[in-house]
Amino acid sequence: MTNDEQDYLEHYDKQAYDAPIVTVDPVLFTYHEEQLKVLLVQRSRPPDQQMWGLPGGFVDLKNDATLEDTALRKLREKTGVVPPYLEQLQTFGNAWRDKRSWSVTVCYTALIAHQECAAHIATVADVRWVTLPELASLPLAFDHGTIIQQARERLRQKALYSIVPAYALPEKFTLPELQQLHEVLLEMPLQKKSFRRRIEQAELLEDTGEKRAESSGRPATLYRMKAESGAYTFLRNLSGAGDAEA
Amino acid sequence: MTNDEQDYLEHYDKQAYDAPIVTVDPVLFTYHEEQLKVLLVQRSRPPDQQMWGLPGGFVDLKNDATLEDTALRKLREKTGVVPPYLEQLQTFGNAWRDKRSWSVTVCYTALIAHQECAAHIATVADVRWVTLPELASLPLAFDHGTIIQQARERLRQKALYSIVPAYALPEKFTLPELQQLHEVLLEMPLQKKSFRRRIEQAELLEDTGEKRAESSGRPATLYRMKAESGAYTFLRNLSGAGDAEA
DNA sequence: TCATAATAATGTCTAAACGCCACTAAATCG
DNA sequence: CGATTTAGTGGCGTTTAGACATTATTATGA
Repeated sequence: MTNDEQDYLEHYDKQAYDAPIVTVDPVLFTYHEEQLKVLLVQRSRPPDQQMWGLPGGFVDLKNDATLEDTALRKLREKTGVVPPYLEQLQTFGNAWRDKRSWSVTVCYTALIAHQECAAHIATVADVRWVTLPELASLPLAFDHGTIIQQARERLRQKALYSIVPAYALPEKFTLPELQQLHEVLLEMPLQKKSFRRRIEQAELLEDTGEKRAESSGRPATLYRMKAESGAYTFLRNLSGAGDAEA
Repeated sequence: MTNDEQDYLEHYDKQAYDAPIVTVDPVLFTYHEEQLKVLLVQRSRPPDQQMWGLPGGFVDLKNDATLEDTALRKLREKTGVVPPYLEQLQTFGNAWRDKRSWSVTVCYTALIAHQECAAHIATVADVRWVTLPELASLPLAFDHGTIIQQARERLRQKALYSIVPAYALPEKFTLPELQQLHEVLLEMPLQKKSFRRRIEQAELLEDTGEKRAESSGRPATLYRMKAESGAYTFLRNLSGAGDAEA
């Protein structure tokens, strides 16, 4: 097809334009038992039947208004709830990643507290939390291994300069808990004082006034995210992103 | 449609799955006459005929192996050359951004030296460099105004901690030139010493041994990017689906 | 020819940020 | 009640970044 023909089809004849298939694949992380875990689904149908993949799927043109809607819908289907953090990761698209066709997948990183969806996940056999070392020994569908690695790396970067990983914890959490999570993400120990200084300067957490008692030792202060930095701030921003004519 | 039906179609009946249209839109920046400029194309066909838009287009399933191929092909069509820097920006997709259909566009940020494509662009009437203030008074197609703003903001962030903007300069450039570009991007003056310290520590530039004489004053040393940080390092990464730069 | 202007590049002082370790605080356990 | 355990703070030395003065190298022109 020449460029001129292509141009023509682009604008006048959508049916004749052979489009790639489009999916949305969220990478949902949580933190549980001192480990980072990712949500995988065992595929019930080809391609890559029986293999494990991300809890994604096709955009539903009727019911999804945005790509984020697709991501949240798919996550709700698999976990029963909607995560407090969702951010676009990267889009992967090429001729070979899906046997069926040229394929594009818009990927998201999502975070949730383990307890939030533990009950729902326990009821289904084909959805499970997988630790990252386990990934190597699981058969992974498509290029989902690469996608998970990218998401993992991006989350690691965020652990360096933000407190985004806190969305993988329950609503109320302690600073030692958060620091431990960051240490798992960064794969190195952090200085308690430096970590707390950084959190304090960010001014994104508020003291709940409550304390959490461990089995022994001084109880730790419970914090929560401040409202401005809280859940779905990002969606309010994104909903304005579609305004066409200025 | 129920989820099971949708699942079925996802895997067995691609024809029946009503897919969004998929485009790739590169935002190509350059630096010329002390201003940041973006490449726009006047649309010759509906929708948004006559309005100005990004130099993007549909994925060509036959000839493009990857999304980057589509981006580079479109840029080559409009500028005659291929830019030394290309990085995925973000994907925009929703039901209303294109009148024709639910639409997904995978956007890229690209940088090039002005001189590289000045000759080619001078030969065509429907392609031009636009300064950012001019954007407000131009009729922009789709949500391309929003996309350009996002790209501009991302480039601003990169000016803070990287020397990626240098790809908007000629192969050989001086540090005062690069600093001036960063000052335009950040919209604030920078300390000469601090700027140079940062560049030096990054160890991404090499001295060409040459000097550039201005009309008067001490001539400045000409630098170029080192090979490792040079053109198309990112493409080698991307073929394995990688992230550019740390 | 030689001071002057202009631009590039470096030296250096200061303040803020960060790593590090020791110390204090508040709880449980025996 | 003293030992242990975990949370949180004090304080010091090093590193990093900003601010600005100083030196370096060229063209210009009386």
